[in-house]
Amino acid sequence: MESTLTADLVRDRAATVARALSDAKRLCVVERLADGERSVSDLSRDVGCQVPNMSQHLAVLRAAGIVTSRREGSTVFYRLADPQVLEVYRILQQVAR
Amino acid sequence: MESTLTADLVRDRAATVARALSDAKRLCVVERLADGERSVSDLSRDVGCQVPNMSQHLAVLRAAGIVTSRREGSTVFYRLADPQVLEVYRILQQVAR
DNA sequence: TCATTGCTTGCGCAATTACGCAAGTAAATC
DNA sequence: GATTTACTTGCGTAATTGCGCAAGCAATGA
Repeated sequence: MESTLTADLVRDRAATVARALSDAKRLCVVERLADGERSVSDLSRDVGCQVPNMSQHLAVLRAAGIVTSRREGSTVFYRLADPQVLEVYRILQQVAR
Repeated sequence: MESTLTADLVRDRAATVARALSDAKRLCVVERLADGERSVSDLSRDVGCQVPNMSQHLAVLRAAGIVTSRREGSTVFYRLADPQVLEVYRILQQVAR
């Protein structure tokens, strides 16, 4: 058996992850990071938005535990924290068609 | 190769599905519907919200193509349109932990 | 130390969202 | 036809979100 309290927590966390994936630009970031880590400015250019905007999107993804970051000199690289997010995205696309 | 136009469309649709799953109450609905179809009032009671609120949540899920409805007399039954959404939810929970 | 590069944070605003409540529609029963 | 049951839709509001822009912080180099 499972208490409704933990069930609620699991749902809330899953909802947070889904929320982080509910934006086209953030999904674009996930696609880019599938090939490996990238800097904020790279992602900003790829997605086609300003750097502060990208930084905020990355903060949302990080808060959801989808990405992690690493600083190398003055550059910050982001990468997928869990490759399983790609599996989520893949099935998401199937459901979406 | 694939045009960026269709890539954008695919992302937008996937984002819409993720958006529909980004609410704890709607995830609760998905859980309930995993066992089969249920009426709006049933879902309303299970989730613990008012009927109009549940109706709106179901409208969001339907707009995303996640559920379909069937009227039997004065009662409307909802069910999952695509069982794959359960797979999305399952992996979503793994990423979320 | 000062300037530059790369990123984050704060702020204001427009748009979207979730909710309660009231009103409207649809089907069954009287 | 009128009432009841089941659901949807409209409306107002508080909260959240995405964005641009300016300012701040960290690391490198002059």
